[in-house]
Amino acid sequence: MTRPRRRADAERSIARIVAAAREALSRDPDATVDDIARAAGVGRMTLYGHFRTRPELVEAAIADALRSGEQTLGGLDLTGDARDALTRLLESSWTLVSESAALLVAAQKVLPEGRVRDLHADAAERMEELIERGQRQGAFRTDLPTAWLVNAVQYLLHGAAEEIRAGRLKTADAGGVVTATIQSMLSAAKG
Amino acid sequence: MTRPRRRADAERSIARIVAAAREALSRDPDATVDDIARAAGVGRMTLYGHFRTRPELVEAAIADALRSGEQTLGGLDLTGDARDALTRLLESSWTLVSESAALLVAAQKVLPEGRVRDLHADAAERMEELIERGQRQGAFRTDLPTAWLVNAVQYLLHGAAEEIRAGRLKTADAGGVVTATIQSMLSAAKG
DNA sequence: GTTAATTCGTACTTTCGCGTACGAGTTCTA
DNA sequence: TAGAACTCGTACGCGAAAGTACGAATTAAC
Repeated sequence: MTRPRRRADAERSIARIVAAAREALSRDPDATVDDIARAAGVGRMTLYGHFRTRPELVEAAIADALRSGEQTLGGLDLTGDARDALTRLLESSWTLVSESAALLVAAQKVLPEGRVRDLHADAAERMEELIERGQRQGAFRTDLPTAWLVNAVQYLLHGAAEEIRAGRLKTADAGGVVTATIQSMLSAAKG
Repeated sequence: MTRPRRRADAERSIARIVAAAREALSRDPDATVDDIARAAGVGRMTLYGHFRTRPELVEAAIADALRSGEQTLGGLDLTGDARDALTRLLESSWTLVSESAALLVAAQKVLPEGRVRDLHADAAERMEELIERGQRQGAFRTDLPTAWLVNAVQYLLHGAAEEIRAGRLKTADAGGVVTATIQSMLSAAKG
């Protein structure tokens, strides 16, 4: 922040490193610092010049992923019928989750307990608000804690990502399957 | 199998080691061979006398956990109304899952891809049969692949275990919450 | 064009946990 | 009670990956 200001080539290096980290960690959560440096087309020493430790690098990577995710999700129109809004939100969310599932695992491993959750705060809040609005509309159930519902949605999204990774679910089908599953999990009882 | 037969003290050691492994790995999936030996009250060398590598030990631990789980679940009466049967099955399953969640993570890490899934085959099949019976009864939805539903149940069970571990869900509440969530996820549409 | 930031290779230290070697004592088993 | 099976400590070798040290060559910034 109050730094003497970075040179342009340094900015470029950092950007390449962060991008490479996202990419590499999304394929293998145990990717080595060396792997990442190589993928970024940069010497390991250069990398260490910008990120002192591996955790620091991992955090930068996931923070960047979440930031760009926010960009996508923040632009969505979530007004109107809550069920429809949920479908729209899931449709966009699930791709992001799927792409960065392994990166998330990497972060869980090296960042202190709760840190990842904090970084997810915006996304969680968005989902929570939508659910609460749906509850007021009578569309969503009210018999379970909202916090649990929000997290249950997360678990199913990650589950779907895992199914795809393992080849048990086709990417093309996933969106519909996930949406249908979550909608009925959240819907108010009708009987 | 065709071994010259083991001595009684060896049997005892093995039993203690496996028990300690289950216990230690259920607390920390990265538990060291040394940790486990110590917890078993046995020298590290003794452990290596029975399990050549760490993965071999982890596999023994999870196999044992699943075997004892089978004992519990195999004794359940799952006849009658599928919804009620599902509740009974979940009530028993979720505790088991919760207890061995970390052990499962350990196994995922070191065993070859798919191995864990194979070991789970019995449990998965039991759930699958129940779901299919419920579908024939008209109680459960038929618009999604059965395999996905089975796995989705798993993901939610593991999610609930994680919520408890993190202190966001009280153990006493979990059974009811999980059951309610899964029931509505599986129920046939009524509208 | 001078200065300071940046790159980046090589080589080193450290840490950690796995697995092995050796060998002496102990305890089952027949 | 003989001999084989088992226990278990100490010490070692090994590989992987993290992070450090040093210093020379580049390159942006003004």
